[in-house]
Amino acid sequence: MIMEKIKLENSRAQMKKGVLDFAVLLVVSEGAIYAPDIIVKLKEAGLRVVEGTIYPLLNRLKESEFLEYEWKESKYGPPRKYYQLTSRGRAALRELTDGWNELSRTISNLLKK
Amino acid sequence: MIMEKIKLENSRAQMKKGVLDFAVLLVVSEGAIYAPDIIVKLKEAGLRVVEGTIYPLLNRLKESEFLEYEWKESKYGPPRKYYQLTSRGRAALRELTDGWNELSRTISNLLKK
DNA sequence: CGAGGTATATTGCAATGCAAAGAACCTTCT
DNA sequence: AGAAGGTTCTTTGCATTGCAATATACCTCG
Repeated sequence: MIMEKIKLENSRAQMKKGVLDFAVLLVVSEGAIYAPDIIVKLKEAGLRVVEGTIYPLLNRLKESEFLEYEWKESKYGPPRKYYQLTSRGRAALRELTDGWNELSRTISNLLKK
Repeated sequence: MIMEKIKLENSRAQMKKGVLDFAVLLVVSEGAIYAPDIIVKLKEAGLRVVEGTIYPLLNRLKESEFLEYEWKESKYGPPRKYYQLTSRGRAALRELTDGWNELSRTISNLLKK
């Protein structure tokens, strides 16, 4: 039987994993932006995210019509997909903000004992 | 190609998922307790958790030596496993509390713009 | 053209929540 | 004793998703 031990770094990573959709929508809500800059912004905020995570996630967010993108040319390489929120995306961001606030309350409830 | 749309309820659930280890350790830190009561406490705090989630999680936490248990008889059914924190568990709880505080700061960083 | 940098995408794996089903133990009622 | 129903713990199979690694394509410069 498989019975993996829990690694603490994994648990902390799991916490971050849970808020990634939310964090990406927050970053994009500040203005049109392309993937490598999203990664930089998240890192500045304290979230380490890599390409293999962000591209599938952006595709899911686009498929869900929370994000849309426009190609823009670059002086430094191939064209970039600049993402921005759709109106559905803004609604989702409000929902997820509520979810975050609920979760904060939940943990506060458990911590204050 | 598989390209699932993101469901908002799932995203909110994902957030909660990320803190489950932490939440369970917090509940157990209040005193020896068995699984169905852990579920109740989490529900009171705002986290919906079911058996198929909690039992494997408790087993992982025990395997990781964060929790230990004693069998206790019950008047209402089969004996129960009462879990409590080990010293490793208390250390893990401090680590995860730090992780939670970091995550709160991260989201604050992103929200305040 | 070749080298090196930039941008996006894909594959395979690992972790884990959960629905559903099952197993084992207990009390109560008939 | 047997049946019914509740309680407790376990297991199986599936879906989701982060990530390392790899691939693909485009761009500029020499």
